Amino acid sequence: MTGQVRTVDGRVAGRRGQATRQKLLDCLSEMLSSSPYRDVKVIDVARRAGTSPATFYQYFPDVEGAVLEIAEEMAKEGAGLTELVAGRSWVGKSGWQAAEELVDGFLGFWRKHEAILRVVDLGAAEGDKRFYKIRMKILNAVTNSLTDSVKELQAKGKVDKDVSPAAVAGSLVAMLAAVASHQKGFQSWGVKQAELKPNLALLVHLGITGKKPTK
Amino acid sequence: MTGQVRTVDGRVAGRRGQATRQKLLDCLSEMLSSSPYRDVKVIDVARRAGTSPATFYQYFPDVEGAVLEIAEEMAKEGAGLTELVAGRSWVGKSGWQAAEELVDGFLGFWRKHEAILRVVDLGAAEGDKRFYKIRMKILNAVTNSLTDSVKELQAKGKVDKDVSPAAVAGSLVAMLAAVASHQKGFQSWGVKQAELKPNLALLVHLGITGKKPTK
DNA sequence: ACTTGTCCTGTCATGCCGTCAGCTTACCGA
DNA sequence: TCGGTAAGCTGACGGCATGACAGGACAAGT
Repeated sequence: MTGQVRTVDGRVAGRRGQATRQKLLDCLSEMLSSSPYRDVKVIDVARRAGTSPATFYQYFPDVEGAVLEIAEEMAKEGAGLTELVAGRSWVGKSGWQAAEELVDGFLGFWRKHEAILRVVDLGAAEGDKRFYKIRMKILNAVTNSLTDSVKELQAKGKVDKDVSPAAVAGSLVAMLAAVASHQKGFQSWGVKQAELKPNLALLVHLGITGKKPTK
Repeated sequence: MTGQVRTVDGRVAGRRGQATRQKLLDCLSEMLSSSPYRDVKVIDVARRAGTSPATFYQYFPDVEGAVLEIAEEMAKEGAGLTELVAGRSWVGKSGWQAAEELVDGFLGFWRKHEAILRVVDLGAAEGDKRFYKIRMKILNAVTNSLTDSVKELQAKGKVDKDVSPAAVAGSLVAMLAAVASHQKGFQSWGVKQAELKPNLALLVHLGITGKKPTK
């Protein structure tokens, strides 16, 4: 499928090569967590990995290229987010549970990959299709399932016909992503972590079903 | 209030100085719209403004510093967003209208300042307090008003007691900001611009009042 | 014309970028 | 055991952005 891992100049990477390559990616990840994206320099990553800048350029065209690798890896993991929504019932108590678990799982994932997702978000917002695609891959995992849920409720007449399932699902997912990115921001509104989640779940439930949850 | 405009080395800027300073800010704004934040260089901004890098450093410590100036300016304008919510009724048809106008006004503002808001969002997400404060200033304009609206409805018994007004208001505003930042993204879900707004308004209305709107 | 303070830029040391040639290391077949 | 071959790494280099400074250009008042 992916073929072998290759260096920029076309060589196939062996065991040792893949190891240093991975080490560079790991160090880049750490740097992204600790310093502003704009200030992450190739030389710093290389130094931290105990190697030289030239080695970095052997495996990646530039910092952005390496970031895309990390993001791609994360996106694979993100595919698992589908399970948070797929096949769930949005009726009655199980509906509330579905909303709660979706919020919890989503926020957890976003928090875990905070640093890299910041960069992906930026790239996507700037119109870079490569970042945009990765972002979509992750969000699709949830949005598509949610869209189906809304369509289903619509078919049963439980949700108004003039609601656009995709628009609602997409907006709710965007909300979750945004809140996750700025969780610290809510503390200054006087909102604590603990009370944030149930309120998000409430909004999700309201959005999907149009009704208040029965807890 | 703000005192006079000063250069980095403490001189007060005169008429001509302020003009070039402003020109640098304008050119920086344009650059932010056309190229990735990471690639915006002082030398490019200076060239575009028909001046030299040294001049840039006379007025700003670095690119980030100049970006903060632009953002601050925008934040002032953002204070006007309060009017989109303040003193609105969320009952009956006027409630639906309030939601629609809020969505419309908010998306318009975000779209107008797209480029700079991307950077502010990034800075805030990275934990930079200066960007964070600016972002808060803008969002507060809307969130505080919305929070009050929810509290009011709560006092009248129209909204459940266990809802956290601030959490709900903040989340909804975060949703609006996120959707605005990634409007293009929705097209790939097959969601058109036109249908996005009413669905957002629906979500806002549901979130604030807990009920479907009467149109 | 002269002074004063603002305004701009040439220049320079420093540091990162991105590339290349060349050296070292690992693997493998004879 | 011994080359042979390809992978792996780095020193070094030209190029460019950074950021600081000193000094020249300019406008305004006297």
